[in-house]
Amino acid sequence: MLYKPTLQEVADNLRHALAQRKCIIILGTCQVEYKGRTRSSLTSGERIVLIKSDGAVLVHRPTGHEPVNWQPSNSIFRTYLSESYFTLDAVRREPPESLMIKFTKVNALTAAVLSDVGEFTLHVSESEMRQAIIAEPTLLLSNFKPISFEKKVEPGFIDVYGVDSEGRLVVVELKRVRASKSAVLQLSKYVNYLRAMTNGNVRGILAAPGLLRGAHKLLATLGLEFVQVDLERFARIAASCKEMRIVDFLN
Amino acid sequence: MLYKPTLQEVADNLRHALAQRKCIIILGTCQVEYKGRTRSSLTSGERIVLIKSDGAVLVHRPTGHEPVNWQPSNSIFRTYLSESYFTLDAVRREPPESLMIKFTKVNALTAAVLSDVGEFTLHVSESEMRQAIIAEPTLLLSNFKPISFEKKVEPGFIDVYGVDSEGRLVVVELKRVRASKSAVLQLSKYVNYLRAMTNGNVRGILAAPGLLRGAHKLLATLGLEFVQVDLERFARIAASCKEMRIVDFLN
DNA sequence: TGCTAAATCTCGAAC
DNA sequence: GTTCGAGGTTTAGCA
Repeated sequence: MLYKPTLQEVADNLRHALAQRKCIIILGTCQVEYKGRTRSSLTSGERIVLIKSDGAVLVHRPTGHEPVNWQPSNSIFRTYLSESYFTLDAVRREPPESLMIKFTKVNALTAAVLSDVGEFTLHVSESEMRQAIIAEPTLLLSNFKPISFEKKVEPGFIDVYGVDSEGRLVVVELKRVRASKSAVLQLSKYVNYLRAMTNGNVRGILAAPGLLRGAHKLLATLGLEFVQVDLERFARIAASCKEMRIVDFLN
Repeated sequence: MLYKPTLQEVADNLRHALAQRKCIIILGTCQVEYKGRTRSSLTSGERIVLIKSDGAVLVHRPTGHEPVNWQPSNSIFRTYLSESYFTLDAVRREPPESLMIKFTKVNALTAAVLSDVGEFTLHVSESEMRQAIIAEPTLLLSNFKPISFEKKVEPGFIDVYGVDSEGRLVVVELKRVRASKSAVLQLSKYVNYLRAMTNGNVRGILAAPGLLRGAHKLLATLGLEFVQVDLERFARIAASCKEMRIVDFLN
């Protein structure tokens, strides 16, 4: 941890830290040039630069949630020290792109090896929703019989496809978050396609934890249905699926 | 800048820094829970937490370019100190979501006001490509006459639409990066749509700095054309457009 | 405010 | 390696 180091000290310490694949945090004044998939330039200002142990680089301005410039993991570094600049060049081969950060002043430089073996879990994914429906089709409709999942048809992939208690075809669009009008239109495409293919009655069901503004009306207009899903329940059932290795059954 | 502060020191300094809307960097051991659009949990590990002056929060693990958890700008903070935890809760109202970070140990805490008035420019955007074509239609074809831009038709928006030297309709799909097969298919949709509407000959042109694998063959199969664009030249012409305020003409 | 399309999207899985 | 779809996508531009 260095406070207001000289550029020479920055060069020495940063090169050493990069060689050791440490995580590095630099708070300083820099300008940035990116060339590759497109091009960008950022004139001088104070920023936070993060270099991770896998070679990812992030340049953050004082506001905004996204980095203004970055380079993905596995970048290769080159450094240059001149009278008034310390330059870090992070290069990627495929696609060919380079991120050059020129520091004129560094307020703080921190380098550390982080130990992080924590486990990250996202509680309900769309595939977990499908798993839950496979395990318990009545989550959607009583007497629902699924036929296939992720079925490819001309307009795209139908999330779930089956028949109801009266033998009518059912097309289901799953959303793990509140569904927008675009989800309704997507469902509508599949339903129209299957109606044309089969010349028969086809039910379209949008299954989601809720609807966004306008989606309800659009569903009604298009003669489609909404089934509200309980994410907690889906999560519990999906979890028990994993225990029972129903995933294996899918392969 | 504090090195290995106690949780009490973290609480005092962080609360003060938050009140002053400083940028804050915390290197420490924490666990994270997110609840909102979905839910996630991250068990204990060493991470870098960034809190920006606009209330954005980022939790970064030692690898990977993306934050494992985050909260966008304008989050509201609450802090709690207990015997063994310092907890930061970043809450957003719409959509309702909360990010709870529980620190058990802090290795370093840095807080600073960053001065960043630098200007960021991305050198060629898709709208700049359109502007360049308005100014210089021959960039695409000799004697090309544009009719409209961003024209809404049933399958979507046509980037550029006009007639060639022989009066044939021309549909143009612009890509500022190398075009994939999906770009070809998008163009194909527009061309088919216009062919059906007009019962006439319609040319489809994909204008991009290059093609990704498979796109060339697909273009040939579908009877579409490729025009390679020189991004440098587009950038220069778009820049001169801005000077001439051709933007005003578009409104 | 709400919707649509682009993004240096990123990331993961299937092919 | 490529392609395709999801994402707590985010973000910017308009109606």
